Amino acid sequence: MPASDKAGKAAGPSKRADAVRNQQKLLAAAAEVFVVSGVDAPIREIAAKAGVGMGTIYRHFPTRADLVVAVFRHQVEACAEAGPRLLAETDSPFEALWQWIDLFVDFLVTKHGLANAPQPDSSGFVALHTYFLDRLLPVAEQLLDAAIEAGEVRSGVQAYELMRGVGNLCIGSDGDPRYDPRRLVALLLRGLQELGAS
Amino acid sequence: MPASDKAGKAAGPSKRADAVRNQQKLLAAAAEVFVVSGVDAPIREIAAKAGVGMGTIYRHFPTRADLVVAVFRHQVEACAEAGPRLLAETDSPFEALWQWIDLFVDFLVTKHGLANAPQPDSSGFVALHTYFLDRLLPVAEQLLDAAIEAGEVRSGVQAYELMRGVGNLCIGSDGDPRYDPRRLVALLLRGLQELGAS
DNA sequence: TCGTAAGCGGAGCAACGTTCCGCTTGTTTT
DNA sequence: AAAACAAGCGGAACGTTGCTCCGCTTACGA
Repeated sequence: MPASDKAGKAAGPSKRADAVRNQQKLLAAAAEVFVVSGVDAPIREIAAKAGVGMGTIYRHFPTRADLVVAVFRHQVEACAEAGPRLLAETDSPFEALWQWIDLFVDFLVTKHGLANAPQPDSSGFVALHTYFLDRLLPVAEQLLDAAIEAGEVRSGVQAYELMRGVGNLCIGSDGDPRYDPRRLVALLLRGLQELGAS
Repeated sequence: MPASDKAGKAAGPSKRADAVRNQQKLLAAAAEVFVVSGVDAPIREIAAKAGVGMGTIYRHFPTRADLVVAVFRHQVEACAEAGPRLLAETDSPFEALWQWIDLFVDFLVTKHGLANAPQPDSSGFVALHTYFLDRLLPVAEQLLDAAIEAGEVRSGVQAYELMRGVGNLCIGSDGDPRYDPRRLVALLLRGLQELGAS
């Protein structure tokens, strides 16, 4: 292909076309495999599905978390952007916080659902959580602070703690009708709520 | 009587003395190794520490969970027995439930502390939780039902769900001063509490 | 067209879980 | 006491995994 038409690519040091292509293939294959085998699927399986060698996968995504993060980046971004919007649209900051956490739970449940196929396990999981937390933490802080300021929520709990708590509650959430993380998250939020007198 | 004079052992089909000895050595070694390397320590390491072969460890404890359960059985038992006692000693069933869950959290934090050394999480973990849950569930049900009956707790949450929730909240609880599972558990319980009017 | 190096593939290594079977060693029987 | 039995033992061996490493391929600028 005679090509120097870099098209819309960013002003990077011109990556090779096949490298970009492989990265795409990898992401697509990973997303597919994750659904079937969970995020702990063997690296080989993903590489095979993408039709590339194992060296390639490790070059593009040095750790498993890197790959998973890349696959889920869109959803995380959407959730992060929903925060300020909900705060603006809703009268009660606590209500906004509640709705936003619902979104967050939706995302977590989906993600965990993918991971829990065979074993409800979770090896590279927490590292993963940690990353998403870093991205979403500022949003959570904004919402929580607003709710505290409005006197709707008792202080004493940090946004970080709340996020990790919600994240943990969503672990192992599928395949067991007796365990509905949403109910527990609701309890948590109710406990967080400041009721009239202090 | 076929060797029933063997100490206080139950009426088993007379196990061989060396087998019993090995089981003890295994338990001791496992407890020791768990502290250093977490519950995911290589089987080989435990076998080596105990001075036995790998076949032995698999014969006594077919799955990793079996081994871990054996190691922690005492603590679980103590926790289970504390339930009815607290209920009898305390006036408010909700207060008894709260105290008992504190005990449960103590246990979980300890256990997780052992497991979180290298990777904050790991594989055979949930199965483990499940076992402990099975043992402690009846106790939790007793406490929760009493609290509901006394009108101190809103119904709608099952004991199973509560236990799993608390268990999940305790994951990854050490090494991070920003995350204190007790605070979140407190929130959860507050949310569970029925406040005056229904 | 041609040279260069970025990129690729997968063989190879180490570590792990798990199985299997011949030998050891308590225990029972005579 | 000695012999016979089988419960129990050890660890070699196998399959699977994560990860590295290096010779070959090929895209791309000149």
